[in-house]
Amino acid sequence: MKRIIMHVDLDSFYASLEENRDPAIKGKPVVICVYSGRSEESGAVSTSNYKARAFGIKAGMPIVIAKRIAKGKDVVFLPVDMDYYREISERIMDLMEEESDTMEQVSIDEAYLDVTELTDGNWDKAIEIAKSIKEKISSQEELTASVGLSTNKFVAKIASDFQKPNGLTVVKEEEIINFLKYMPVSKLHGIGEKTTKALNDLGIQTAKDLSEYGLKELEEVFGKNKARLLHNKSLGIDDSPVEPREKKQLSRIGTLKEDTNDQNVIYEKIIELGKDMEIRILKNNVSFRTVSIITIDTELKTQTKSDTIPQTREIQKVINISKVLLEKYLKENPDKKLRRFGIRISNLEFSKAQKTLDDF
DNA sequence: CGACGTGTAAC
DNA sequence: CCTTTTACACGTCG
Repeated sequence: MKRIIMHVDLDSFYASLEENRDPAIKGKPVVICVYSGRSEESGAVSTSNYKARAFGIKAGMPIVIAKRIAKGKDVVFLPVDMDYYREISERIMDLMEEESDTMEQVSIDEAYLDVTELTDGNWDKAIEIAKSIKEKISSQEELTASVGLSTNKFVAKIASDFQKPNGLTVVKEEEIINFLKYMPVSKLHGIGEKTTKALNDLGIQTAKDLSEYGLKELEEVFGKNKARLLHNKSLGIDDSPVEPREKKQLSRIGTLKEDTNDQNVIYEKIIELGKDMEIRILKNNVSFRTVSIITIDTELKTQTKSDTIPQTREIQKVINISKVLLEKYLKENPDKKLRRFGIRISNLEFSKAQKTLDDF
């Protein structure tokens, strides 16, 4: 049977939650910020609501720039409160999971649902489920969502983006080619800045252009694998299943108060990040084999170093190995200073039951 | 093949 | 002026 896949995207999630939490800011432009702590206003915009976007204030923008635009206007700036957002997100994900065969959560505000079995492959039933989910999100959480329905994840994702906010876009099998036709390649999920530039240089602007470009010629530029992928995207072909994701890595990264190559200062950061990581290790009940450090220097160049050890769940291993890797980095890069620093664990193993020392 | 490091992408 | 977290593909090396 042809699949029916839904993509649900919560509209300007963080900003909407803050508007609900504080009615005094409802209807105003709202900007949610990640402050880095370097100076009063350093950091970047995480999300903004549609009123703020109308001024050109969008995700990723430095807070200073956003404030410059907002000067003299009644714009609300708030810091992110991830714990709160996560709590609400969980409730919404739970209710969506109940309305699907399987669900794949992509991020805090986004998920794919396979509703093929539930609907018996009937599109009208699928539309009813989409409406029901939107209604529940609205009545229970006072939020809106944009939903896309199609025969695969890729097209469902683009469909949910097509009408925003509070949209519902249905793209049936026979409508896919037409739906994608004049879509700029940059709108195709998985095609980012670099690939868009490379495609534009070949004279390819739209999905149609891409589909008409020879696979052989694409292969010469992108290699066999990526060329195939690009070609499939241009035709809206995607066989990837909707399946729950298992975490493959956990990382923590932070901005240093000032650029530095002082070992001891960065040690402090390792300890700080390690505390956070420890909580997450315990909460996720996870053990790991690989520890990495992530360094971002003054020029914003990212480097990683890692070490693999016998399986463990001890935070002290993370700390000690991070220190060794940092020393290695500093030795190899004697004239560089760090702006940001992070730690990561990977090669994860999740255990059902809580393991205590008694188990050994 | 597994480990390691980089680049691309999305949120 | 420049945040955070995760995934995955690919090249290289031993």
